[in-house]
Amino acid sequence: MYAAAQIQQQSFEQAEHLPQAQVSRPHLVATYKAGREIYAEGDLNDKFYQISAGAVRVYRLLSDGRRQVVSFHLPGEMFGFEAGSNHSFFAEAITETTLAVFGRRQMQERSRDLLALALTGMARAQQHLLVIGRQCAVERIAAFLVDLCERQGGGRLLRLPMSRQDIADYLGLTIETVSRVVTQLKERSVIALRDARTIDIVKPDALRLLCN
Amino acid sequence: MYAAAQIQQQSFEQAEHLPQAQVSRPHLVATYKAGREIYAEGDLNDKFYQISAGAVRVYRLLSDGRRQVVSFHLPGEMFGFEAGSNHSFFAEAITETTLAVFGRRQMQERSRDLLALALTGMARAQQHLLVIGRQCAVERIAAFLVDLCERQGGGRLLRLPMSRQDIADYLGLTIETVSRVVTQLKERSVIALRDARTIDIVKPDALRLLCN
DNA sequence: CGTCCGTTTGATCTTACTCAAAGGGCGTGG
DNA sequence: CCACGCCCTTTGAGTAAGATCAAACGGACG
Repeated sequence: MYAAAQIQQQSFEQAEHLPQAQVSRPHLVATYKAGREIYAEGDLNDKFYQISAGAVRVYRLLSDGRRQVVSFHLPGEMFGFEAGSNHSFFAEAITETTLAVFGRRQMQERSRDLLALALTGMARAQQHLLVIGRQCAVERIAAFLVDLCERQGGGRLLRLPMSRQDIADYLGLTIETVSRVVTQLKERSVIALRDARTIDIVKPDALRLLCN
Repeated sequence: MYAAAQIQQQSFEQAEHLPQAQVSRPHLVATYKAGREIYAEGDLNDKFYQISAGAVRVYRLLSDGRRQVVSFHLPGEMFGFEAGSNHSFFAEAITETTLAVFGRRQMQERSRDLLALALTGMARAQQHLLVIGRQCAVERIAAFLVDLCERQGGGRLLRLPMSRQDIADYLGLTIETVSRVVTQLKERSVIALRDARTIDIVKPDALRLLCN
């Protein structure tokens, strides 16, 4: 499923504080360097994960290399449960990431919680569908920023762990379009950039309006 | 949740044969005329449904009227379970539709099955995301036809219960683009139209290739 | 200091959208 | 039984949003 070189096993006690309650004792805690694969399409689907630190992208590829990022996951959030016995998606650490890994036993013990998690996963995917299917580039970026901001606690300063390419592949746009829209929002003073990955939300209400 | 005028209650025994095993005894069986609302955004989310006959669309609206159809449901399929205590979506009968309705008690009894259903719902939504986010119009239509065909049992003759507008709103296209692509597939002899709603899949392999 | 990688900006092109109008099937009413 | 109207679908012409291709910028790091 993953090369031993990719992870450092750590004792459970070293896990950092988690913003969201843990569902159960983790099987193990593992750390992945930026860009490392957590699982691949076809891998056995017998674990689920909660992020202690870092960020994760879950995506799928077309045969010609086009990529669709279906979700990003931030500290406290869970991911990795899918239908079927094998994964349909890839999961990678975006930045250096520490995960609590839960195994099959915990899945069975907590199927009730997993139901809630699966339902919110479905809701997220369906909300995402509306954004990608029916909103223009500015609306997509605005919705993305608002969503990320809320998931980071709602402050004005937004730290993006992912690249422009990741954002583009999440929103069904190109990297150039993402960049141009961000520039446009900056010129309209809706946001300000400290650097490319750090966004200051100057007018939160204006941004929310842009989501439609 | 729905007006009494919209449904005819029927005894359980009148339910037609279901292509897929029922999860439990239904609370009641109801019939909806074409276009009738099954539930609306904001309605209490305390039931789930299995289709005995007909077809259902589940969708969401933006404030300016843009619509995203999130899923279509065919006989044997289940729908209606969502995260949260209230619906985020609308569900409507596309054609005259008969549903088995399950209540809160059955939901609790069968939370294990609901987990599987929620997971496949999430998988479907995420697959849909790839199609809408990263595929061109022809690929979207091809994927739609292949998916629908497989869900109808895989025969060559495909009956579309939904309008071109429904398909457009499902695939994130306009009605004109859907019509043009269908015409193009017809001209390439990949499909043939008996009438606008009845498609003969002449070259299933070619159609599958177009999905990428 | 120079290279590398991610990001931004510019010019042009293409796909799908918009606006418009013409079929075509079906039900209703004369 | 036919005519009319309605709704869904198709087709056409022009447009616009975002993609593509290309190059410059800028910060990090060796």
